[in-house]
Amino acid sequence: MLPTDRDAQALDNKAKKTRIQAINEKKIMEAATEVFAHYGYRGATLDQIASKADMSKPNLLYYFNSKDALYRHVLRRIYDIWLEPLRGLDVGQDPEKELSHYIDQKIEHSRRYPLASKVWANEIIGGAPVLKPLLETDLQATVKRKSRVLRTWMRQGKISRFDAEHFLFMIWTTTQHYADFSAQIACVTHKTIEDERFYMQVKKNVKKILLHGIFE
Amino acid sequence: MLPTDRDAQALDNKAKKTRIQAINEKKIMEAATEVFAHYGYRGATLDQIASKADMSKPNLLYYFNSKDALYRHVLRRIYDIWLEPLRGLDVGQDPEKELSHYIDQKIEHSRRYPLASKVWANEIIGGAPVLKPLLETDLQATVKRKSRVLRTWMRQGKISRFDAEHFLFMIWTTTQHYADFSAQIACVTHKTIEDERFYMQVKKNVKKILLHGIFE
DNA sequence: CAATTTATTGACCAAGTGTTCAAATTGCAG
DNA sequence: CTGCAATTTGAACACTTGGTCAATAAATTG
Repeated sequence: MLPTDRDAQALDNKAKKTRIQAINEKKIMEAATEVFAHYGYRGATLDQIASKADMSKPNLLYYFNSKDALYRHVLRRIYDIWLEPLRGLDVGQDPEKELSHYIDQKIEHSRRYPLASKVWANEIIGGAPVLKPLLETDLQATVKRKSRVLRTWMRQGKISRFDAEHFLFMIWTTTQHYADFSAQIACVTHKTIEDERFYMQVKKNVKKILLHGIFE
Repeated sequence: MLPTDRDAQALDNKAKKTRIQAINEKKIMEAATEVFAHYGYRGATLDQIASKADMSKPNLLYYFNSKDALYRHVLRRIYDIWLEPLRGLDVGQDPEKELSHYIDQKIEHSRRYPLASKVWANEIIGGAPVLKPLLETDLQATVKRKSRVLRTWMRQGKISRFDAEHFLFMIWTTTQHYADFSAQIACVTHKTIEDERFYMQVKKNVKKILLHGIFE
């Protein structure tokens, strides 16, 4: 089998995978996510990733042909995870219900995939060199579509008037904050989002403030 | 003069500095901030910093004895900048006025020191290995003090009841977001916070939503 | 001006970097 | 079991990394 075939196989999972392939690719992706989250693309090393995935560096490169290729795979996966909650947002009955649900989902994602959130943050802070093409097309289009949902609610007098895109940005940061800045939060509060009680508190407060502000 | 003396001189600026020292240390700090912002500590290289500061690597190391020392200097500087707006927050006449002012200042800081904000973000995402001692003492104490201010307003019935710390976190992220995630925002909106019109829009929307929510 | 301190650099080093490759080992279908 | 494909690895690679150092050049000072 030619290397290009293996490549394509790794890219789209339509192609059949060996049992070992599936296992090792998963191990590598997890290890890579961890290291990329902590150190960013440039700061991450294949040695560290290979070590965390419990295999030799050449073996890692047998599954992903280069550091860059591995990073792109990780980012691809993360992009889908990241965007998933937003896709569900739509004009329903009650804007409060819809938005509450969206915020809840985003916070849950921060809790469930904190490393993914950090990889994303690192990529964006570094200027989004890899993600940019996707953000400029797919994300931009999605944001436009979802902004229209918010403006519909405004026209119906269900919510007050503000800039829809800024509101979406604010939802993203406030929710991802609990993953990306967990170290800072831990320093100040000695709590993590993993803590059940704290998790509930976050959900309650973020929704309260984003939806109703502090002057009720 | 012993090297330890030069060290101390670089650390606290009480000691007199040569004209050249002042110029070069500033050049280095600026270059370092830029590179650390983009790549994080591990991803940054002294070669790149030296090149950006327009000097040789050994010459850079003449002013800062190690990459670590340089990084700590940069972070020190940034910490002071970062905390400055919060220090001013206090029980005044009007909570809306006080908080509006604080938010405005934070957004202005994001605009004026976007690289500093990114260095901070990278440090925190990476687990705050250097900043942690400072966050656990100084920042935690400050947050506690400022939370008391918010609770005073609650007791006076001037604002509704919520968790003060979470509200502070939300102010931090929403404002810093426009610096840290500028690449993402640019992809979606094709605008920067540097743009005057966009800057005003950010201030207006962030304050509107954080203070009054979207249901007015 | 000389003398002394401060500033600058080229050459160098050991360790670490991503990547290659041929050879060895393992897994598996017939 | 046999043979072929999939997997694994040690050794090696060219290059980059943070850091040292002795020598040199430039400022400063008396």
